[in-house]
Amino acid sequence: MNKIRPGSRDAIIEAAFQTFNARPGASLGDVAAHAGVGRATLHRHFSSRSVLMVALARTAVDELNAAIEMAVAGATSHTEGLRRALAATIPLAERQWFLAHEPVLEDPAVAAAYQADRKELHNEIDAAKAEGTFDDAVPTRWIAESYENLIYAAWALVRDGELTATQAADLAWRTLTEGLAGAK
Amino acid sequence: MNKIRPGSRDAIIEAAFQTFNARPGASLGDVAAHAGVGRATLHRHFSSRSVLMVALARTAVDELNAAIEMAVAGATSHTEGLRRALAATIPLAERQWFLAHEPVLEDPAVAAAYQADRKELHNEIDAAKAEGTFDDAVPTRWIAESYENLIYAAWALVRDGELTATQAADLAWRTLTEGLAGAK
DNA sequence: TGTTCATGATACATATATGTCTCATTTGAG
DNA sequence: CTCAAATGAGACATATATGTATCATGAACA
Repeated sequence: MNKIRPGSRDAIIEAAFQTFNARPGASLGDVAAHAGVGRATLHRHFSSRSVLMVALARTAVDELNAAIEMAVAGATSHTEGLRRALAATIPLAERQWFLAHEPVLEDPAVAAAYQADRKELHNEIDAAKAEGTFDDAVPTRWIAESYENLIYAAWALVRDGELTATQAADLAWRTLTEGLAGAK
Repeated sequence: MNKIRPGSRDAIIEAAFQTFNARPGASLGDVAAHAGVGRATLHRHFSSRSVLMVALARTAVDELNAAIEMAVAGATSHTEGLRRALAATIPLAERQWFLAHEPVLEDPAVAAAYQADRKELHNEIDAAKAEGTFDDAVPTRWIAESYENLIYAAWALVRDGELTATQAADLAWRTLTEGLAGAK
């Protein structure tokens, strides 16, 4: 065996996330250049553009699942689990955004994993409802959609350096559960 | 003068919004076909792809401004104005999404109009803070980002037929101001 | 009815992205 | 040091999108 640059594949995936998030229509040449790799090498790792896209999607799903699993590990309630999962997702929001808005979801395996995650979120929200965290009268789907979109909001402020990840997570959770009303 | 199809331009813009929202990398041929128009005719109205993109952006900005202006007309407070603007924006969210995520914002005029709208939103939020609607301690930028992202959430549920526009607007406003906490 | 003009279809040249291939170079293993 | 393997550079054919130009058609208008 002789692998000269075992990190090439990871470097390409990393560069692809950054490049495609900045410009979804970017060429593979742009990605390769950003990864500091020849275009031919990119094709050696990912035979076609769509193969690369699916790899990105799988990476995003796997990273999210791993991050959430680790974050939720010691949670004492479904509510606390949701809160920790929200905080853990914020740094990964850019890749989740990529996953949600790229037509990669036509890939069966990716679509299945994505739907499974959404289903799991709905289950946790229902469990949190039972714990009294959310109003039973509010549709679970709305809570889930708010949850996800507030994560994007949080990520935007963290990205722009206006808030720390912790501050953003706290604000997002407060918004979701208590809202932003004034004291008066 | 002799204009056989005065609606061509509007039809193209409409088709472009739909086509690009479904697939941002779609070709002008796709757009023309979706508009029921020849590709040559599309180029007669919009000389290049970027010209079309800027036209879409301007359309989105103008539509949003018009809708908000009309909705806010009789508002008795900044808070009520924000609430009405939120409801009025939900049906236009798809186009706002297009505007926010397409690199069209490099166009100076579009970027200026976009920034002006954001600035105006911040001003209204500050005014609503003064009315006691929002906690002064919460960054205005966070409220604005939550406001916009909850609009996307509302639009998603309306699009999927799970809520009416009114229901979605009410839920988004409640989430923003009071949160989704249960009664217990 | 005849004229005008937007239209659709089509051809065309150009540019760019893609995927394959070759080859000299470099890197790491033995 | 020697050798095998991966790499970068580049050539190459192909596909697709783009923008322009041409032309016959048909609808509106006088």
